[in-house]
Amino acid sequence: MSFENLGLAPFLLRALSEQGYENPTPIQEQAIPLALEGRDLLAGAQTGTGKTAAFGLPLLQHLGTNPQAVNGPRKPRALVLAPTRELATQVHDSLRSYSKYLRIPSACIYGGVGMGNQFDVLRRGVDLLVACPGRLIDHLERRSVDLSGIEILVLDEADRMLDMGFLPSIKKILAKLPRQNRQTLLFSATFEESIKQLALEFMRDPAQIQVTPKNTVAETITHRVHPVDGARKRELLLHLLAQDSREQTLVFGRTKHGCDKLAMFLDKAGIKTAAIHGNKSQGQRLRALGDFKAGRVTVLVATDIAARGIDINELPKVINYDLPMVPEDYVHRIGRTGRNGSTGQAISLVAQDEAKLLRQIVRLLDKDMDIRDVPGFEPQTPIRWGNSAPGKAEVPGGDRSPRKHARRPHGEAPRHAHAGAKSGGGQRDGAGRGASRGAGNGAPRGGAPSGQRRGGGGRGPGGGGHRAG
DNA sequence: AAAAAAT
Repeated sequence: MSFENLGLAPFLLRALSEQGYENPTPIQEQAIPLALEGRDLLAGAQTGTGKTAAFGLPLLQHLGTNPQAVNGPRKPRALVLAPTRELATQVHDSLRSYSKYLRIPSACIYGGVGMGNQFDVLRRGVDLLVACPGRLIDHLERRSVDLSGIEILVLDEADRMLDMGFLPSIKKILAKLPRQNRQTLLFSATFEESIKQLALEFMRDPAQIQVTPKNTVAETITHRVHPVDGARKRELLLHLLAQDSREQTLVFGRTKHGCDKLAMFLDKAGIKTAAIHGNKSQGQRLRALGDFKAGRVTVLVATDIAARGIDINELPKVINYDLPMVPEDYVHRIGRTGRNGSTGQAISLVAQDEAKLLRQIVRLLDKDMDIRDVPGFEPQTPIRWGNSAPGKAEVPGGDRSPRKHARRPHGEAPRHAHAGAKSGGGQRDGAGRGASRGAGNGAPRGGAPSGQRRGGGGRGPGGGGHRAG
């Protein structure tokens, strides 16, 4: 299959081949013909599989081949919304490069920068607008932009755009768009069912495309978990980074302040580090990402601002210093590595208070995780992976007994956790209660040398029926 | 309960 077969126009094919794109990815193969027909799309595909081109190429072809419907001042005809400024910039850049042989005036609209330029560009008129919601609404209220001529709407990272934080803004923008004759394209790597239902309300008979089983991640990414005491995470991170000090690593933290502190610590320890989060100025954000992409710093410490969409060439490793608050964000974070078929490594430092999060992640991924202590950094009290604190009622007999195990031996063989309980599979409650309840909670929490406990013992988080209630 | 997105 080649791009020619998908019905793309010569002016796009030429730009693609010049940029080295030869064969469409599965999501592109499926989405492009449907989008060219004018269908609405609800499209899910793994991170790093070319979603931008999947919506961008049909969008540009539409703009390039259909004459503008209205006379008078030029109004934007296509609108792409993205959840962060960096992603909006990246998408805009990509679309510019695909449309090299077209004359499509465009603008990228987001906050944190002056409005003057944006006023000018909008007044001169654009066909294509890539934007973050906040600043776009600002322009709407100032009447410096008119969205009544939008023919195509794209929500990139659609599930994020429709979550509680963004939804009010999206609704405001939707209210300014024409309802008739509008094509709506939604793309994301993760789609929760409730989000899907919400999306259906402002789409018309969308084709639903799911290229790979939903919420899965690239097979080329390996997942490793290091149990550790929260208080020793910094040291452990430093230890891990020092092992291969030239390797580009994206480190995710939970809070802006935490990321700042961590970046300072690493920098003082001699690791070239930058931090990026929403409290930094747009200039600082730009520089941090630029320095990291260019290799001027080896470590970028980021909040979830960098979790989605950001494309960093050949990034070999992502470390979750803190686990994300929602399991879907794990998928997006580690999707910064292993892009386009390359290999990647995802490492998560997990303290006791994150055990539950890890279990949710394993369940979502339905994937093996290599859980192993780092010699010298074993948690003082082995992690209890069970689904409740000791003494909670819903785990009869499971977790409430006091930990009587000694610490794990150093350098033991890795255990493997697997989400056996994902969807009606074998290890749900009833069946799992007996044997695997004990195993699921028992083994990873650690006491036993796990070499001997492979079978049931190796299940770890998510294994063995943690579906109480 | 955190982050993002307008100022």
